[in-house]
Amino acid sequence: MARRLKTPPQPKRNLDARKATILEAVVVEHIDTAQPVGSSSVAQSADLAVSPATVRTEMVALEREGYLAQPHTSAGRVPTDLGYRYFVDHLEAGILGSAQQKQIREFFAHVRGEVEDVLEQTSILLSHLTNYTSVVVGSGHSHASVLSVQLVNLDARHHLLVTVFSDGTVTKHSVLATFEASHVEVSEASRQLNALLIGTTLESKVQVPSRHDVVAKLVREAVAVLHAEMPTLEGEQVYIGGSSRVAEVFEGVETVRKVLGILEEELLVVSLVEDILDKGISVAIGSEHGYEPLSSCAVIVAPVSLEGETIGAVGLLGPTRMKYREVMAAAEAVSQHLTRHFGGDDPRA
Amino acid sequence: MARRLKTPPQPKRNLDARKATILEAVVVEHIDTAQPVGSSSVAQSADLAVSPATVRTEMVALEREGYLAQPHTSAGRVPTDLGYRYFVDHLEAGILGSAQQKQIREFFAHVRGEVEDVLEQTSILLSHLTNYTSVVVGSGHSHASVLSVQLVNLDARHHLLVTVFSDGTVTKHSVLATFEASHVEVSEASRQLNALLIGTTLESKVQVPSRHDVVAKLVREAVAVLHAEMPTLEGEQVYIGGSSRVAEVFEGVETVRKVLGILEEELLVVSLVEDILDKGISVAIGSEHGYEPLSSCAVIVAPVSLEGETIGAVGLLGPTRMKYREVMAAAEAVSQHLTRHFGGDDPRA
DNA sequence: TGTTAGCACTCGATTTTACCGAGTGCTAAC
DNA sequence: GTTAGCACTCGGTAAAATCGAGTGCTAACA
Repeated sequence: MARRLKTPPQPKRNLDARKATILEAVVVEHIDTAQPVGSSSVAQSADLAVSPATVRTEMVALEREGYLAQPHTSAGRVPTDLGYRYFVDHLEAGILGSAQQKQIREFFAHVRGEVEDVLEQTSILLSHLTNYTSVVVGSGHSHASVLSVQLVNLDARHHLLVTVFSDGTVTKHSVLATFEASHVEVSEASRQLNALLIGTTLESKVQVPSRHDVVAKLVREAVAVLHAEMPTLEGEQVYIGGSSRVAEVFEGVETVRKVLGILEEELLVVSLVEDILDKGISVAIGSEHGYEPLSSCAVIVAPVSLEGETIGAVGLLGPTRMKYREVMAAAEAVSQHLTRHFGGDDPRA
Repeated sequence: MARRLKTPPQPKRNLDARKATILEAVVVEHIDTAQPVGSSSVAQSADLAVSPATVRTEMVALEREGYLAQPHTSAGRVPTDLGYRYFVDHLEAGILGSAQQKQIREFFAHVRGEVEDVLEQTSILLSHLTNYTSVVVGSGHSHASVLSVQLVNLDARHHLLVTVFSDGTVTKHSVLATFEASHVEVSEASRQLNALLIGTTLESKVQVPSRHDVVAKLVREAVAVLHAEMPTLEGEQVYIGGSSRVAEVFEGVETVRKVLGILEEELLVVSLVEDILDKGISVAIGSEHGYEPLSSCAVIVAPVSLEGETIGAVGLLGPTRMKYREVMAAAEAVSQHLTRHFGGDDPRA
C-alpha cells in the first residue's frame, strides 16, 4: 500500500554511520518483537548517545529514503524490504551456536544411505535447526553420463528401462510396445542399448539402428522414452522440511495458504531457488525474487557444489522478518557440510 | 471438555425415525454453516411437521445419548463424533457430481507414466476434487519377487545394486566394500546375484556363497544390503496432495500446525491409513483412529486392490465436519478407477 | 401422553464509548 | 546540529450497552 512508493527514492547504497546504526537497531528489534519500533527504544538500545528526538529526525530521513515505513501515523517504524536488504548486505557473517554446530556435525557423522535419503534428512535437519521451512534441491542428471542401462521385460509388451547414471541416480521408464517381444529379443535389445548409451549423456545424440526387426524397434523405442524426459526440469529432486513451520511463522491464514500452495508446486520451488542462485545472491527478500505470492517471505539459499559445479542447493523460507544472521549461518554451514559429504569421502552415496 | 462424557452413555445404535431425522438435519446444516444449529431451523428444514419445541425436547434426548453437544447454554447444538458416526453409518451411498465424474474419467484416460507418477498425480486430483488434503499410499514390495538385479560399479569400492521387482518398482542400494573389485569381478557378482535372487521375494531366505573370494564377498554384501530394508515400512510410497488445504479447512493456527506436523511424518501417515483399513472401516472420525493430534479430523480411506490383494489406498483428511457424502463418493470412485487402471490394461505401469 | 405456544432467561457476539499511552512532528531554545 | 518540551494522533484495550438467537420450563391443548 503506502509502503510501496512510486519513485523508489534513490536508494543510495550507503548510509552514514548513525543512520546505519539506527536502521540496524530497528531491524533487530522488529525481528525480535514483530512490533513497530519507536524512537526511544532505539535511542536506548543502540549505543549512540543521542536523544529520541534526534533518532526521530533520522528516522524521517530513513523513511524518505525507503528503508523504513510507518504502519500508521503515531506508530513506530517498520523496516521495508529495502531496509532488510541493507541490513543483510551489511551483516557480518554470523557464527553458529555451538549446540547447532554440534547437531550438524553429528548429523553428518551419522547419515547413511542414498543421496536422496541424505538430502531428505538434511531438509529435516535444516528446519529443526532454524525453525523455518527448508528446501533442499538436488540437480537433475542432465550432465551425468550413462553407466548402465537394462531393459527388463514385465510381460510380452511391457518392459522397464532402468538406467544408472554416473552421479549415482537411477531412473526407470516404462516401455510399452505395440508388438510382442521374446525374452531373448529383450535381452538382445538390452545388450545393444548398453553398447549404444553407455558414456553418453541425455543431451547426446545417439545413432539408433534403422532396421525393422523387433530388437531394433525396441531399442529405438527405449531411447526415445529415455530422451523424452530431457527438456523439463525432470530429475530435479526437491525435499521440503518442516512445512508445518509455515503455520507458526506467518500470521494470517491467507498468507499461510498461499505459501503452502507454492511449496506444493515442486517445479516452482526449484525454479525459485535456481533463479536466486543464478542472480548470484544468497538472500531474496520480499518481492526481490519476483514471485508475487511469496512477497512477504524471505528466501535464503546456499549452493552445494561438487568439483566446482553446482549440483544442488539448500534454502530456507521464512517471513521477511526472519533471523537472518542465524539462518544464513546455518544454511552456509549445512551447505558446506553437504558439499564435503558428497565431494569428500563418497561422491555418490 | 464437557463434550467428552465420562460414561459414553449407552449409544444405542438405533434411533427412532424422528430423532434420526433431527440428528441428520443438525449434521447437514452444521457441516454447511460451521455454526451451532438451533431447533427452529431444524424444524423448518427437516420435513417433519413438528414445532421447534418438540425438536428441542428431542435434542435434549440426543444430547443425553451423546450424539449432540452444546458449546454453551443458549447456543444451538453441534454434532459430537458419535453424531457424525451415526450420520455416516446411515448414509446412503452418495453419487458423484457429473462434472467430477468427468474430471476423473478424463484424468484416468490421460495419465501416463510410472506407477509413482500416477499415484502422485492421483493425490493432486483427489485434493482438487474434494478441496481437502489427500493421501495416496502405495504398498511396499515385500511380496513382490525380484525380476532382475544388477550391480554397477561407480568406482573400485562403491557399487550400486539396482533391483527390479515384479510389481514394477525399482530400488537402488549403495554397496560400500572395504576391498577393491575389478570390473570383471563386479559383473561376475552381478551375474551370480541374478541367479541367486531372481524369483525370490525380500522375505525369502537366500543361500549365499560362503567362499572368501572377492566375488563372493560382493555377493554377500549386496544381499545383506538388499535384505536390510525389509523390516520397516520402507518401500511404502506416500503422496500427499493439497496440504495447503489444511490451512483453509481448519480454523486455529494451532490445529493447522499440528495437522501439518503429522502430514510431515510419512511413516505415521502410512500407519494411520493402514490402521484404519485394518479395522475394516472407511471413515475414522475424531478420536476413533487414536491419533490424538488428529482428534479434530476425519479421515476417509478406500483401498486400492489388485487381484484381490490390497496394494494401496487413497485417503482424504478434513475436519470432522467434512462433506462426507461427496468425499466418500470421490474416494470410492477414484479408488475404483485406480484399481481398474492398475489391474486392467497395464498391471505395472 | 405427546405436542405446542408462550415466556422468561442466558449468554456469546457485536457495537459503542471512553480512555490510555506510545509515539509522532514541530518548534524554540541550547 | 541537538534536544527538551509539547500538542496531537490514533491504534489497542477495556468497560458498558445492546442485541438476538436459542434455550428450558410450564401450562394448556388434542
